Amino acid sequence: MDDKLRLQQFLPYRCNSLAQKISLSLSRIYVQRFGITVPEWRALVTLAEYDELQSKQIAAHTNMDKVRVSRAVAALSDKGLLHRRPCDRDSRAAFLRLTEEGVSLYRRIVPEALAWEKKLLQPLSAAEQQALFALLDKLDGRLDEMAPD
Amino acid sequence: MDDKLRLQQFLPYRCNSLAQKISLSLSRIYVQRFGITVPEWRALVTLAEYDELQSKQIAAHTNMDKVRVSRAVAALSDKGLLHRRPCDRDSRAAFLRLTEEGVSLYRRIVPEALAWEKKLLQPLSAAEQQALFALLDKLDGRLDEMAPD
DNA sequence: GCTAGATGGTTTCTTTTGTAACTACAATCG
DNA sequence: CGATTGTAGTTACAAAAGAAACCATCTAGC
Repeated sequence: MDDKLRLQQFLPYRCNSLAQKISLSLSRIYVQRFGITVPEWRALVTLAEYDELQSKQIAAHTNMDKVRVSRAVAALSDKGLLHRRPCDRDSRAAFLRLTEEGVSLYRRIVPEALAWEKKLLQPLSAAEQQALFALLDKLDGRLDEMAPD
Repeated sequence: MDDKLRLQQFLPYRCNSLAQKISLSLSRIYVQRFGITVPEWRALVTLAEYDELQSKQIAAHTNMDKVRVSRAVAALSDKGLLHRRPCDRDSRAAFLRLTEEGVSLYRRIVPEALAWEKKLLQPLSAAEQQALFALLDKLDGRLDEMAPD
């Protein structure tokens, strides 16, 4: 009986599709108006949150692989948005920190990003919003459980 | 107040991240075991559902642009999984339909895909599952409303 | 200390994706 | 009709992403 699959009801498709729409819509803010890519945006936000991190930690926090992080960090550095401080204990690694300009850019983008998110979530009640995040969390956790399979 | 953004609580990031995890996990089924890409999978499923369509319609149903569809269709055709029937009224277009082999592949993949989805949704109650889909729908609709902005 | 293996990070190469231009045809309007 | 405009689908080019190899350094065991 389960032999037919309706794409519109299929969670992987729905999720992917939604994520892509969101990404496209939001990216108009930081890509077009602030000239920054998605990986760069993630690194920026993470550094703003944690102050000083190594690439490795950014990767852990942002769900990006080290190559992506490496490129994003290089780009941010080229733009003068972050600063590398060599690590004494391990000369391969470096501590990364936003520059004044990086912080300033962050301060300009964040309100717009949050306003955009708010607008998107507008039609949902507070309870629905909570439920949404709870469900995303559950699925996320479930995927980690299923990971090896 | 709103001047700090926590990536983990930011819907675009959460959504993207979840979608990617789902995609990666599920793709092991149709990519590795059945040698088919995601766009091909979507076209396959859509053709199975609607029997006979033009590329344009596949694009509309799958949220893919025409280039992606074109490539997916070409690939499926090369693999002998679909058949093109020229359209009389419009010689630019063609009606696409799965071949026997296409249908057979579909029949082999679908149960696995559905089983995988079921396993993913396992920890959610029926009510939660419904709520999840309803929320995704709402957001989807909201994005379309916001589209021009 | 010295070697073997692990780790942080970058580079290189390949595949995938998106954008823009293009071809061929169809439809509309004078 | 004939010219303009729109549309289905492909191709060609450029940007992005992933995989694997790579370099430099660190750690652990001998």
